[in-house]
Amino acid sequence: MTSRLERTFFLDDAVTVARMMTGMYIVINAGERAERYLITETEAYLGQTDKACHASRGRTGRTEPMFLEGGHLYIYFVYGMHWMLNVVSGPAESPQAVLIRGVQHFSGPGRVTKGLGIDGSFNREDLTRSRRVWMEDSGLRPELVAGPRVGINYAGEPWVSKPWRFMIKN
DNA sequence: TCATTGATTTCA
DNA sequence: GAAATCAATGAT
Repeated sequence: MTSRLERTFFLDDAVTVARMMTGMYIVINAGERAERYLITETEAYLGQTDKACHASRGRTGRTEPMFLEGGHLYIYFVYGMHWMLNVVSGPAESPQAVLIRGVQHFSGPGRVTKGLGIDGSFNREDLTRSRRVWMEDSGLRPELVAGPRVGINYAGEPWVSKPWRFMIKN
């Protein structure tokens, strides 16, 4: 029996939450039945000081959800065609988030949202309360591999080489 | 390696 | 207002 992850799970810093989230299930309630997807790849974004994090340039309309309490979703659109799925972590007013880069069956952040049916309407959704999306402990504790983040070369050192990308070994 | 694509941010 | 930017993907 698996159960929904509670608020406390998301209140750690983004790096810790990213590591713990990898290997858990994200559950989408699509109509009548819930679909479970194993999270296989994540990246951590540590607001404020992290130049790769959108919130490092200040609070704007888009990044505002990152300032919510951990456990909320931060969804945004890039490259004119892809939704990105992020889980806010840390306490309120602490802009940190974990980008879900891959789940089982879907690799690549744009394909994850497409495959799960995630779009802008999920922005600010609360994983601990929502009836259409939440997370569950899979019971698995897979071996993880850490590496540098992808697609953020504009951020410059030392941020581009921080090993804040986590994926299940394989 | 390049075109696609449009919301967001930045600059004037 | 207008221009540049962008946590990417898929076709070539």
